[in-house]
Amino acid sequence: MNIKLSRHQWITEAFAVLAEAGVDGIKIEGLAKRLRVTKGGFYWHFRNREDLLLHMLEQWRVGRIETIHEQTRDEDHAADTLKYLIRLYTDSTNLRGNAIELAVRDWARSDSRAAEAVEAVDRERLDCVSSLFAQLDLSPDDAYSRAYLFYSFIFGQSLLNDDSCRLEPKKIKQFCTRFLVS
Amino acid sequence: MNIKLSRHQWITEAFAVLAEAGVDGIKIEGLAKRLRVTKGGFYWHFRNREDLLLHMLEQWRVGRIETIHEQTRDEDHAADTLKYLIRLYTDSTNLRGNAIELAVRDWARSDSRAAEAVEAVDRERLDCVSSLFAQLDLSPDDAYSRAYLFYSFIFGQSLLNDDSCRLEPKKIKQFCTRFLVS
DNA sequence: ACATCTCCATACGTTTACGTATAGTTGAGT
DNA sequence: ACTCAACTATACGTAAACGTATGGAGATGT
Repeated sequence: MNIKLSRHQWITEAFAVLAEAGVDGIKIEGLAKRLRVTKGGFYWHFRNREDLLLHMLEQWRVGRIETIHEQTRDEDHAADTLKYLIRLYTDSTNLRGNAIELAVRDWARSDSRAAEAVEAVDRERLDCVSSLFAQLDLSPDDAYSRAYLFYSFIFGQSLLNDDSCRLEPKKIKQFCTRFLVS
Repeated sequence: MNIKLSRHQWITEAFAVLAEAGVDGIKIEGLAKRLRVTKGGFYWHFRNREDLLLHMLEQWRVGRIETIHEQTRDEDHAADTLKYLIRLYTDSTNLRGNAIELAVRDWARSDSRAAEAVEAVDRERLDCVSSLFAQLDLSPDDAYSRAYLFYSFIFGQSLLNDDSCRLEPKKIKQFCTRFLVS
């Protein structure tokens, strides 16, 4: 019996592999095996591997931009929103999300289209978060710089393994939150 | 005429490729081509590809640990040293260094030995930098947390493309430096 | 019942990369 | 000049992965 898969299921599985092994880990036959089919179906949905990657990139771009808009809509409680965002992105339940984020950025280092997507997303995120910081009585430039530091922390933190720390990660993150949002 | 290469030259070239294309970009025949020889010589110096990678990892580990010790030796001018470190790592002339750093971290996500090396290096770095912060009248825990934030910034900043910023990168980095070291 | 659309299986050709085997070349010491 | 160690060239076998071609199975509408 044949299992029919949608284009979307291929993309979803590809994101799973992206998180686990990076772009270079995305192999068509590998995906097919995970989905319990052969690669015949893949070439029905996509022209080739490149085609899949471009669709992933586009989905990532719009998804991330949509998400940040939703997450920063409430400008009346800027400080709380910022703290919430930090908790969200530094949480250990977000490992998969962080992995995808890093994998896409790694991809961007050797692919101009990925770099473009990352740039667009970062631009949007910096804008959204800086306008939150602007609610905390900061000058526009300071707010923007603080947003930059905010995101550097978010990304950088995901590169630092908790096991490298001599202090409880929880304590460290509380400190960083207080330090960044105040 | 034959060009004789040392083991070290192969490793050096491999680091160049690592910076440009990540671990998966390191191909033996590719290296040989860049070095203007064939792969015959590679297998004289290394048992196999894995062997090369392990040697690279080891060189990276000891090199990075040595470097951070040198860079943080002067504890009498902690604030200046910290500012200097930020300038060093956020400088646009350090793109290659950042690329290697990120590539190794990416590698660590799917290789336990790489993860081990990264962990050891991070541990050392956090210790060194936190003892600098401790000179600035911070409690041990606060100093350690600040060191964590410091490195998160360093790493995170290397993930954010300058082109994504609406403000001059120079200004932003000045702000971050003041904010982190004070 | 039949046609059609959607998706999958299979077989094939090609490229790329790994690793091995073996012969050859070069330079330094004697 | 001879030898040996250090290194390289070349040729080969194998595996993984891409992409193509073609046939077929299942569901759906008429």
